[in-house]
Parts: sequence; structure tokens; C-alpha cells
Amino acid sequence: MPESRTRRRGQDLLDAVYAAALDEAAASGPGRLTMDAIAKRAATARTTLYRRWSDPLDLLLDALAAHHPVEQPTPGADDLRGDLIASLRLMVDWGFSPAGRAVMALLADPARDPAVVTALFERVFDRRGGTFTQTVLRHYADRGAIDPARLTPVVLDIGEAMVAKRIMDTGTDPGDDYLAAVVDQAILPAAGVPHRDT
Amino acid sequence: MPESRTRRRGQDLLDAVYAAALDEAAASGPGRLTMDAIAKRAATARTTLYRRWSDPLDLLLDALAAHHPVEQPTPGADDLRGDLIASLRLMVDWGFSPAGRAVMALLADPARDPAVVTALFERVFDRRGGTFTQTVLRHYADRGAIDPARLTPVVLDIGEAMVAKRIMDTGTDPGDDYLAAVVDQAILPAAGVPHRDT
DNA sequence: ACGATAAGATACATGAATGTAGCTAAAACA
DNA sequence: TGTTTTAGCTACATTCATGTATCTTATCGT
Repeated sequence: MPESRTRRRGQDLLDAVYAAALDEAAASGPGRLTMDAIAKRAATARTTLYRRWSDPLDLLLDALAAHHPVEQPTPGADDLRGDLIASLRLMVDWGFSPAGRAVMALLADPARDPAVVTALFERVFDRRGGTFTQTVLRHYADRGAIDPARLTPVVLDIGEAMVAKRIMDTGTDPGDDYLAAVVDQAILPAAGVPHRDT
Repeated sequence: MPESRTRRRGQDLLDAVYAAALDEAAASGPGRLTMDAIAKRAATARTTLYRRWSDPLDLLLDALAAHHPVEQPTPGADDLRGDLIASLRLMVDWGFSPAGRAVMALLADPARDPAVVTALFERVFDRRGGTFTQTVLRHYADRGAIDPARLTPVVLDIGEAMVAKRIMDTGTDPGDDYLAAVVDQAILPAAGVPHRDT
């Protein structure tokens, strides 16, 4: 007999619903997210969803929050450039995940609800300590390789900004060449690290 | 007798429909754009819209294309820093226009149609010559104030990327302080212009 | 084994948007 | 002036999502 006789409950069901919500958001865009579609994709009844969430956005926020925290950059011993590139690679990978795409679309929505954005930052972003390149830059500043005074909010955000815009513009994976160019031509000069000609 | 007896045609009607489409896209987001809502806002009949466009997106693209080209940066004589800030100001103003918000949301949509993006670039962006800071940077490179070799695609895009991300993150106007910080701490160092301490 | 909990399924009324059709009459052109 | 074009209006069948109500029964805890 098929598992159709099995009935999911609790965490199992939650996981299935969250996965369905993220997939659906990635496929249709958060703006067109619908209880109906999530229910169908999760193979559950719409009524089950309404018992827990009031609308698709509420559900999506829970799904994003429940998503395991993103992998953190782990700066090595003495390779600032390489660690920066690696941290941008982590960001790219996240940006192409269903969760990443959903977040981008949520932030770019002209009709976005400020409360939703607040919830997004509190529940998803602030849980992570800092951004991708920020972790690396602070690490090397602590070790004296970078002048801490140069690490302003603007400088700490250069890598993330450039990668985000690149993803939005082309919709494709930037590739390591581009990430290296961002590090060499934008981040390192701004951080005051002398450019190393190869 | 009221103008309800007047009947718009041709360009007049087009202008009204385009304005309605942009307003509607700014209010509901391009993802939830609907023929119904555009027709109501433009005070015309839905059938009139269907005679010309097949769906709301098609209409919106025409509306964006028909929008008069954005104001261009006009670099002055000898104020690189000031001209860069001014060009970013132009970009911010555009980003907060209905057209700007619609474009951002279109690009960020995970379910975006590559053909739509292509059409967007061909019909809207490529018509403008270059981006905002790019115009200024090239101008001063031509006059010898910047090493042309430093003006890689990455460097030319730093300002736009940082402003775009800032708008997405906060949803508010960056303010001239922030724009100046972007110029001083990110663009100028990357362009190889020595930082001037005040 | 039993009882409480909650998932699953079905039904229903409602509202919104779709795409099409057909008609009337205003505006533009000859 | 008469003719062509096309905006404006109404109507309709269809589809989809909503939110609620009701009932059955699998699963869990004790």
C-alpha cells in the first residue's frame, strides 16, 4: 500500500510545507504566491495551512526563518584575497537558492510592506552575524592586515552590493573571474590594501 | 456638459494608459499588475487594452519604453567628486520614480522571463548612453584626470550597485551624506584617485 | 486501549481577473 | 457629407484563489 495512507504531522509536515513555499516562491515569485499553490505542492489540504498561517506571506516568512542559517565564511590564516572571493562565492550560492531569490524579490517589491521587511531582517538576517565579506574583512582587520578605520559601512558592503546587482542584471552566475575582479578592483582598493600586480 | 462626452484617441489615450500602468505597477508591484486595474485607473475599457496588448507585462514594457529618457548627468569643468555625487543623485531620483521601482521589481522577480529582461534592456536601458556614474567617469578619463585603464566594467558599476542595494535594503532615500561616502570611500579609491583628507 | 489532537478531504459561497463577442457612437479623414 | 476607424460600454462564460464549515480518521500521548 502506498504512503498515501501515511499522514504527516508536526515537524515533518512543517518541513514539507516550508519547502513547498520556498519552491513556489522561486517559481512564481513571492508576489504571486498563493495558499492554493503551496497546498498543492506540499500535497496537503488548504485548510491545514489556514489553521496555522493567515496568508501566503506570513507562511513564507516562517519558511525563510526556519531555513537553516546560511553557511558562514571561515577565514583562513593568511589569504585575504582568497577568503574574500570565497565569501562572495557563498553569497552567490545563497542568492540562487529559492530562499535567496525570494528575499531579493521581497526587497525589490514596490508594494512591499515595511513590517514584512522588518520581520525579514529580524527573523532571517540578524540571526546571522554580519554579512559575507564583512566577516572576512573584520577578521583581517583584527589581525592588523587592514586599517580598521577603512572598514566603514560603505566599504563593508561593496562586495555584497556588486554581486547583488550583477545577479539582478544578468540573472546568471557571476563566475569566479567576476568575483575576483570585484575583490581586486573594488574591495581591496577601498580597504586600502595595495594592489598586487601579477 | 462634462468631458465624459469626450473620447480620447491615439497619443492622448496612450499617454493616459501608460501613466496608469506605471502608477499601478508602483502601487501593486509588477507581479500583481492586471489589465483590469490599469483599465480602471486609466478610465478606459478593458477591451480597448486587449486590442493593443496581450497581457499586462507587454503593456508595462511599452509604458517603460515610451517614458521619456532619464535625465543625463552633465559633467562640469573640474569637479569630479561633485559630478559623481550629482550623477548618483540622478540615479536615486530615478529609482524612486514609478518606472524605477517597476524596473527593480522586474529584475528581482525570480520568475522573470529572460525575454522580458532582454526587451527591457533593449527598449529602455540601451537607449540611454551608459549608466549614471559611467558618463561622469569617462568624461574625466578623457580629460586625463583618471587613468582610463582603471575604468573596468566593475569600477564603472560600483556607484550604481551600492545605491541600488541601499535602496533595496532600506527603501528610503540615501541622502547626500551616503552618496558622498560612496564616492569617497568606494568609487574614487577604485578609480585610483588619491583620497583628499579634509 | 482510549481519548485528544490535528491532518486530510470535500463542499460551498464569494470575489477577481480573464479573454471574447457585439453593439454604439465619437473622432478623423476623404 | 459620408465613410472609416476605433474608443467606450455591456455582457458572458471561465478560471482561480479565498475563507469557512464539516466530517473522517491517522497519529500521538497517557
